[in-house]
Amino acid sequence: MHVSNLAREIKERRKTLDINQQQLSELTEIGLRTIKGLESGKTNPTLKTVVTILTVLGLELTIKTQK
Amino acid sequence: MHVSNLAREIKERRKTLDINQQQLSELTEIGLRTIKGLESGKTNPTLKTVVTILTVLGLELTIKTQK
DNA sequence: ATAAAAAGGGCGTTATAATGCACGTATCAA
DNA sequence: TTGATACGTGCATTATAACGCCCTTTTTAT
Repeated sequence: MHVSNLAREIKERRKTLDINQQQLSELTEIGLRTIKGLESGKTNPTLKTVVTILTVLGLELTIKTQK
Repeated sequence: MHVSNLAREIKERRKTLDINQQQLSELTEIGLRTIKGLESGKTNPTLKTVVTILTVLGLELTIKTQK
C-alpha cells in the first residue's frame, strides 16, 4: 500500500458512498484542506488521519505478510 | 487498526526477525528515536514512516471493509 | 453553452512528527 | 549481583502535516 494507492482507494470509496469532500470533512472532523491534499496524493498524512477517514468510510487497515 | 495495535505488531514482527531497534533504524533509514517512539506507541507516525518500516519487515498494509 | 458544484492548489500560520543527544530503566547472560 | 545490551523518554531543533483563506480548474447538470 503506497500513499497514492491509498488516496485513490479513499476517493473511490467516498464516491461510492456518494458524499463529497466537504461532507467527509464534516463527518471526520478533519479539515477540508487536509482531505483535499490527501485525496490528490500530494501529502504524507499521519496514520491517525488515515484511520479516521477510513473508519468513517466503513473501511479499515490490516497488516499482511507481503505477497 | 489503531496506532497502538500497529506499534505492537511491528515490535512483535521485529522480534520474530530477531533484529533490534538500532538495526531496524539502519535498514529503514529512519531515525532510531522515531522507531523508539513508534514502537512504544507514543507518537502518531506518518503513513510513509509506517509503510517503510512494514516493508522492511516483510509486511504490508491493506484496506478491507470493516467487519 | 453556461451556471453551479466539486475538486485542486498556492500561501501563510500553527501544531506536531522526525530527529539527535543524553540519560534513565529494563532485560538478560555470566 | 554485576555488567552489557536493548529499550524508553525528556528536551531542543528542524521538517512538515494540518489547517483556513481564497482563487483556479474541473466536473456536472440544465
